[in-house]
Amino acid sequence: MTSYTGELMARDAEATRERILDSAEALFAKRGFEGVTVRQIMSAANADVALAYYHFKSKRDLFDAVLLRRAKTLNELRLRALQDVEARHAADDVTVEEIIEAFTRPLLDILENDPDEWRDYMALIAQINNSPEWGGELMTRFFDPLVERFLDAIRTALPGCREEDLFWSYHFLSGALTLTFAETGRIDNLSNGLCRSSDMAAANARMARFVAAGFKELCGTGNDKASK
Amino acid sequence: MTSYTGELMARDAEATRERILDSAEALFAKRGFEGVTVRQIMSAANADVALAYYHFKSKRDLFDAVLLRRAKTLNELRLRALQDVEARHAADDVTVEEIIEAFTRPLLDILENDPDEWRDYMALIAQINNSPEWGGELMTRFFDPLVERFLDAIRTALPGCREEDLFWSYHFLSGALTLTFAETGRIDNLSNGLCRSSDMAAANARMARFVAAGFKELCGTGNDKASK
DNA sequence: ACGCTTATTCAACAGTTGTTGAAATATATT
DNA sequence: AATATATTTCAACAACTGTTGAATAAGCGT
Repeated sequence: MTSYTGELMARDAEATRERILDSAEALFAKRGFEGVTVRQIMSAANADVALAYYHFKSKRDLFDAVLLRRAKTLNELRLRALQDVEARHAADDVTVEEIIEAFTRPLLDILENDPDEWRDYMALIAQINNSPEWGGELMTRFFDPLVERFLDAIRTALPGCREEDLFWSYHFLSGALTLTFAETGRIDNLSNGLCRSSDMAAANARMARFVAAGFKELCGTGNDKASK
Repeated sequence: MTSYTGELMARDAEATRERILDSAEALFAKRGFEGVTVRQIMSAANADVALAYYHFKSKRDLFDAVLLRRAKTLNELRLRALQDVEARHAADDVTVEEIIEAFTRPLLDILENDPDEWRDYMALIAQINNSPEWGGELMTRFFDPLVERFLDAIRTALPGCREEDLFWSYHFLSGALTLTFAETGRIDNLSNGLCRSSDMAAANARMARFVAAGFKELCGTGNDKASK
């Protein structure tokens, strides 16, 4: 307090902002928005309480900032994956599996390769997606443009698909994907340790196949280029 | 306070207990465990704060009581549906669709036919399932026996299925099903009103088909009796 | 009418909540 | 070096948190 070497203190405002976001992300993911106090966040970030209100102007705005920080990266990653798939084929020759893979794999990959950085954020998204209070609005706000783009790709791959079937299929995909993010340990309990929530390689190997089969069953009209 | 006709006051202790559970269920479903105060619950139930601690001994125990109240009904309903299916066929002649339907339809049916009674509870389950703090333990505690039973039925229908594939398939089913319970309004936004979160008939018509296709894709070995 | 158990009310507790204003320090600009 | 601006600390606020003990009322077997 009185004298320090300077190592512990943050010299850079941007650095403390990020430190606050990190702590907030971890705590919000674990206990939800209301389950966490600003003091807990700031104590974990080794910073004064008032700094939360200086850098972000309220607890709610800090929450939004946490969500926003990584959403851009995620959307770019998925968009690129989708474009890569489309670049590899003629427009009407892309399979459903490939499109779904472009939608799910970037997320599961990032969790598999850099879990410490992304695990909390993904778990947070899972909770929000299933919350009646925020699920509708926040998910729409942060991820809608990409989802529209993704649905368009499916429409070309499954030309005769009815719109209702398409939206409900996406809904099921969304539920399966986000529960996988949540890493609740439920599958560990159920399988007596045979499967692990954190095993994103295992999820990756199965998610797209499972979901694509559902899409083709519901939306497939028989003229799907992928089903020979 | 001083004199009343007796109409408004609860004469029966069991009735107030239920009223507290009703209010708690609605509020927990909307804002989560930490997002609700005991005072809000008791005010909605038109009862004194201290009564919460008389009938249930803590906020946490009240939460558990809310979960437990309807879990039994749900498990019985689903078990009976599964037994009905098995009674209609020889043991090795049950299709995957029928089993999954026995698992999902009772829940969606109850939401379709008696939404006011069940909507909040289902939304609460959805949130718990996706919460890292509660998801693993609570879901296991309340629903595991039935899930084991259900997985056994699938094992007979898809004899060569690898255990890992089975558990992950169930995991995807669980995510799709609970997000549908959550009724977040997301699909309303995404589809511009074409689909509605509350339309359980629409969900019912698609859920089992979608999920069964995934199961067969992942777990099917070609000797599935259902796939001709 | 009596006492006994059950149910409900009232008032309070110690600690915590999100948030803010003013003071102190660090950094950048001149 | 002096000044202006951006960042950080400190102390406090009114309101609210889960929970409890004691007092009151109701229901009931005798």
